Amino acid sequence: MFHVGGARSALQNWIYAKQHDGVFVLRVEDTDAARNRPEWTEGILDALNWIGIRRGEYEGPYFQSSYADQHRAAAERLRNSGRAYYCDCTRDLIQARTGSSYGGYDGFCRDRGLTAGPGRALRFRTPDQGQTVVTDLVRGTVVTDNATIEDFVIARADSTPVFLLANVVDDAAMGITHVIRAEEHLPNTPKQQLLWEALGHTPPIWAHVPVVVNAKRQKLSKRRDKVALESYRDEGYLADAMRNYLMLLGWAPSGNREIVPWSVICDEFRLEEVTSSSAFFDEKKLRAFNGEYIRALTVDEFIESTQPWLHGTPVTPGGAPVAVPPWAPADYDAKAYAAVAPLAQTRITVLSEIVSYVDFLFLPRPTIDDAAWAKAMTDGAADLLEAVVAGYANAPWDAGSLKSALEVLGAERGLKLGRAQAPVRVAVTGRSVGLPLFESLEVLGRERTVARLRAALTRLTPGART
RNA sequence: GGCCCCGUCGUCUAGUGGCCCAGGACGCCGCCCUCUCAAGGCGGUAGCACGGGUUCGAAUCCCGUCGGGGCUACCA
Repeated sequence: MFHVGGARSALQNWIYAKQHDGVFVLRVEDTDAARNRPEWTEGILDALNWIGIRRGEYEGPYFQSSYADQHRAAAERLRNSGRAYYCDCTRDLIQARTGSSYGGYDGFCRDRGLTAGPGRALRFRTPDQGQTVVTDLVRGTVVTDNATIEDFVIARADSTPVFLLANVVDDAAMGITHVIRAEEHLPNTPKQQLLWEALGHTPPIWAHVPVVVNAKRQKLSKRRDKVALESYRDEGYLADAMRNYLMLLGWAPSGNREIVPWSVICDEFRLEEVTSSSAFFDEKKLRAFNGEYIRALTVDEFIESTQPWLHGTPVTPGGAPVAVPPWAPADYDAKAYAAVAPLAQTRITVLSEIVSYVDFLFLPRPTIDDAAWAKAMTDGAADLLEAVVAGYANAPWDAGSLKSALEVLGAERGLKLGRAQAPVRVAVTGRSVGLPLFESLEVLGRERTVARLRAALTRLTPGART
C-alpha cells in the first residue's frame, strides 16, 4: 500500500510488491484534496509514470471515501461490543480537568453510558494494561505501553469516521497484507493495530521507511520545499537518474556501487535492508548522477532527449510544456544542432541547460553578457578583432584552420590562444564560456561569424568618439 | 509537557565483535590535460555525538547523557 506523495516510498513499495508477487495498491489518503482537485492526483500519477511506475501496473488510485458505509458499520460494531463509547467532552473541558498541558484524553466518559447524540463523538476504549507490539520490517520491534495510548476518537459527532478508523477499515476490506509507508505514521501504528484486532482482523505486516528531509533535517514539506517530481522533470533530470538517486536514499546496492541499472536495483533491493535514519535530499548529488546519465546516452538519444527544451514542448506526451526557448521556431536548425550536440553533451548536467549552449546558433544576433564583454574586450581587442575579420574573410572554413589562423594572429600580438579566443568568443556567442569555439564557428558559417565580429567592432569603437 | 523513532566524513552510505588507526560516492581543494567551460586522469580534505560499562578485543552489544526529527486534532 502506498500513500501518494512520496516518490521514493512509492518506488520502494512498487519494487517490494513485484518481488513478492504482490499487488501494488496506490492509495490517495488526502481525501478532501483528492476529491476537490482531481488534477492534483493526475499530476502525481503523471510524475510516477515518468519514473517508471506505469499506470495499469498497479491498482488504484484508490480513494478512502469509497468505503463510507463500512466505516459506519465498523464504528457501530465497536460501539455495540463495548470497545467504543460516546463522549461529549470538549477540548476545553478536558484541558480544564487534566491541568495546564494537554496530556491526552482522561477517560472521563468511559463509563457514563452516553448514547449517540449531538455533540457526541465516539472514542475507542484502549486497554489499560499490557503492551502493543508492532513488528516492523525496517524498524524491528516497537513496543508501546497501552497505558500511554489515550482513548482516541474514531467517529466525529456527525458520525463521520476519522482517518485512523477509515484507514484500517479500508485496508481490511481490500485485503491489504503489507502497509509500507513513511515513518511519520509510526506513532499511530499501535492505535491502528488495536483497531485491526478489535475489528477481528489479523493486522498487516508493517514497514515504516524513514522520511526524506531538507537541509535543516525537517520532513520535506509541500509548501516549504521543492518536492514535486514534475519540476525536476521539467528542469531536465532524466527519469533513470532520478529513480536511481531516489533508491539510494536509505539503501545501497552491494559492492561500492551507486549508479547501477534499474534491473540491478529491482533484483537487489531489500526493504528489510533500508536504513532507519532519515536522509537529506541532496540536489547536488542528484545533478552529478544526472550528468553521468546524460553522458552515458548515445548522441542520438541525447539529441532526442533535449528536444523539449529546444522547442518548448512537454517532456512527456500530454504533459505541460517546458520553458519556451528564446529563438524563433523557424530559426531552429536541426542539422547545425546535430553537429554541435556531442560537444554539449559533456557540458550540461540538466537538459534545460542546452538552451544557453546553443542559442547563438539560432538567434539572429547573440545576446551579449555585459560582464563577459567587459572582461574580454580589453585594450588590444579591437586590433585583434580587425585582424580576425580580415583573416577569416577568406580562410578555409574548418575548425582546424580557424584555430591555427587565430593562433597566428594572436601570436603576432603576443597573445596565447587562451587570451586571443576570448574576444572572438564573446563577439560571436555573447558569453565567455561555452562550446569549443572553432567547432562552433565552423557550424555557424563564415558569413554570420564575420558579421558578428564586425558588429562587435562597431560596438567597441563607436564612430562618434575620438 | 507526554509518547515514539533516529545519531559513521558537510551530504548519501559500506560496516552486524577482530579483515576498520573505518571503505565508496557527491561536494570541496590541488595537480595533469586544455582555445573558454566541461568531461577525463591523478592526489588530497574530512567521520564512528559524548560518557560509562561488557569483552583479550567495540563503529558494531548494554546503560546513561546530549542532540535531531516525528506524533500528540471531532486534519489527512
